[in-house]
Amino acid sequence: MPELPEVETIARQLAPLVSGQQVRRLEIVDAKLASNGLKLLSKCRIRQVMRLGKQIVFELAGRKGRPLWLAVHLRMSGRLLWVPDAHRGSAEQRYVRARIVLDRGALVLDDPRRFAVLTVSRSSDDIAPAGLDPLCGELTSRRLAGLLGGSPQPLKLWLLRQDRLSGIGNIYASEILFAACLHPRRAAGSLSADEAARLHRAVRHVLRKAIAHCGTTFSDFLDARGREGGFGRFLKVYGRGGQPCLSCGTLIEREVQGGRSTYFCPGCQR
DNA sequence: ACCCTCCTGTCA
DNA sequence: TGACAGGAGGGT
Repeated sequence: MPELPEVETIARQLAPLVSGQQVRRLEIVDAKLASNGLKLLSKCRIRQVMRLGKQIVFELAGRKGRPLWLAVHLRMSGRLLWVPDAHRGSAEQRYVRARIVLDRGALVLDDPRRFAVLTVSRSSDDIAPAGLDPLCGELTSRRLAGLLGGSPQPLKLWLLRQDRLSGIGNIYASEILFAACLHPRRAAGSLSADEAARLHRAVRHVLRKAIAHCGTTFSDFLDARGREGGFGRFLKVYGRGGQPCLSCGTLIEREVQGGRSTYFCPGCQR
């Protein structure tokens, strides 16, 4: 479910809410999530909250000031809710898989499909994604062109690769390619410098705008406060198969690539 | 690039 | 009942 903008939204919301608080205890409801490392979290203090790829990452201070990292990957259906002590037990907590109890409330992992993953590590290298962050300063148009390299992969599948750019998922891959006027089946390595520049602009523009609107709630994304994202009304192609393109009127097509839906406008994207 | 798997829920 | 769902890892 959550892609870069949704994860960024949650991380930004949580940072001021939980920074400085100590981990009182951990309640692992779903045994699947248990791991040795989780014990290390007890009594650690949260220093910072950030996003790495599609993960929400907590930087903590352990005993003797040793840093410790907790990464939460929500995968398809996970939510990470901040529930202050004042109001526990709300409607959006039907599938609680874990609780990280802090001084003044709890971080609640709610996840019907149980795909979410918790990772604890002593080094940030273990949780850092291999790919470049699409919004970081290093990603210039030239750098993107270099990454696209001689890849024969279709653009849509290339954008989903987390070892190239980290954070783009199924909704934004389609939206970005529409914004760049590029066909999802174009070979990644076949782009001209001009087309790579268009893709670069689209990646940054779409993701930034989605963050500004707190992400997309297509069916069930909720942010850390349990609210929906506002980017849904700006979606141009995702989920709009059979409907007219907002820019040229051609009917939006749905196609399956790598087992997942791709939406695009055959009129605008070539 | 394809298929399946991990899970559970929702919708046609 | 079957298709599909925002992710990712495995194996052909």
